[in-house]
Amino acid sequence: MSDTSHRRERLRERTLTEIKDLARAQLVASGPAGISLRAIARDMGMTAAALYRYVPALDALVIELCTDLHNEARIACEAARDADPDLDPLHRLLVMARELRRWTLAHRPEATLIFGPPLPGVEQFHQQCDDLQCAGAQLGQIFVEPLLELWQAGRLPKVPHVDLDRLAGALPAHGELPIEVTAVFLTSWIRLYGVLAAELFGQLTWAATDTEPLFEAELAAFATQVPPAAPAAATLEESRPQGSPEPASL
Amino acid sequence: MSDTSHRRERLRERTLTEIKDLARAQLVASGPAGISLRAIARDMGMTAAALYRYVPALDALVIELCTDLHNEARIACEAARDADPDLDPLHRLLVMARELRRWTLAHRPEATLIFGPPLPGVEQFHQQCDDLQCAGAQLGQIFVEPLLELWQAGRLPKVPHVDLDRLAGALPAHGELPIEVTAVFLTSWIRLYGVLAAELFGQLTWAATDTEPLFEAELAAFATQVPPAAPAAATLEESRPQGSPEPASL
DNA sequence: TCATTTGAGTGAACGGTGTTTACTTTCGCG
DNA sequence: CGCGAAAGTAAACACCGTTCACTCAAATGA
Repeated sequence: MSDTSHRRERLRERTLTEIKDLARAQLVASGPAGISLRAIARDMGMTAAALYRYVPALDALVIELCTDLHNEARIACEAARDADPDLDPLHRLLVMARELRRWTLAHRPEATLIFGPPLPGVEQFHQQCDDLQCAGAQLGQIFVEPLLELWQAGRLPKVPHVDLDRLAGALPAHGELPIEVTAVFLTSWIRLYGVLAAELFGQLTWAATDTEPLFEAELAAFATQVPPAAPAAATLEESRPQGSPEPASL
Repeated sequence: MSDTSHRRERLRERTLTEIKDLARAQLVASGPAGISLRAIARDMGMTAAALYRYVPALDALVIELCTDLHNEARIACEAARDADPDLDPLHRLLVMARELRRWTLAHRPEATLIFGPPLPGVEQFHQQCDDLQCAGAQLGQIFVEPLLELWQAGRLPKVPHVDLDRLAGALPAHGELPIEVTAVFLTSWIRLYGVLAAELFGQLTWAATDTEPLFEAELAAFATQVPPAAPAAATLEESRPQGSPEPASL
């Protein structure tokens, strides 16, 4: 009994992934608005109505696609982070940010879907995201971890301009994080998002054709605000003069 | 002849503005994807086909709407800037940035249209924008002017992390601007855009509910990088000690 | 083994969209 | 007044998401 029902389950799952694969192909080919149930069904040799056995509506399919794309971007960043296991927390952040940019520009339609304005029905997805399990939050979360390490090492950059009291009153549940870490994460994440979104949405085409210098400048601006690793710490780095903190190279 | 033909012209123009007004109403009510020629025609008591006497296609209508919205946002910023004629260039920038945020959050669907990813057919609009006459460039341009004044006063912030040589090679025609001014504008514009877009597109809903502290922090971070007005300059400001430059208040 | 239930898939329909084409009406101008 | 251009209409084409009634095969239980 379970044997045969498992068979059906696998078949069903295979069909569902085929649907999602075709949806993504349409996304890549025609952008977020080009995803069409009828076209998917056509490609599968099926009727559009049959797809409703697998997906409650087009919105839900797009939301699922969003989740998959968030995870894909996160996994790409994690892979880049883990490629060199000897990385400083700061350099892990830099490597991950560069990988996120690479992924974004290599997957423009997909990135438009997850970084752009919520389509009707996708707003619901973003509301779902105050749950930490959500894929969107997880993508942000992997950038929090190195910041937390920097904080533990006393190397967290200062954010003298953020009203920490007011910000603390505007945070959702996950309050286990030190407020300074949250503040640094949010300001840095916004800047990273800004340079990526501006690039992705063509907001700078009238002003600059090559935006990589601006991206790298943003990274460098962050890096120079991170104090170097303490000389007395349990690392192998040689000590540096106290006067000119000269941060680590990029 | 010209009298009556003017009459027809005016009628035609009146109909066209009615079309655009209804398009905007739909934009406000249902978002960018909710703009529909058939619905506009329905509201006007006309057939959809009749609209093609006034607009070549839906895309073109959306593009015109984009231009109008860019101009509206720019005019709002200019009005805020000109409300107090005694403003320092730095404070003009701050006032304009705050007004742009206010306009954005007060007109979310409209802002989504001009700051979000180009819809199919709107890409053409952004390509059109390397022409300086374009409304999008003009919106950016009003932020360039105060920066140019700061530069002339020797108060331009440093952007030590931007590769000026590479950036200079990636700029469109308008090269009459000093490269340092361009670099400061681009980095600041990107940061402003980032905080607005992140807020607008709900990218932070999982992390923070009140994003104004982050916006104000971005403004303060910029302001503190602007040196105070030179004491010897032809202003009425009292001189400041050289050691601690203590920038002007926000 | 046979009957039954479950699930997948179909076909048609409803209401919506942008766009084109041919036709009609209206209205200003000479 | 009559002509011609402009405005508007009706119908059609090709899409879209979604629903409903229906068929058919396969898995299940007695």
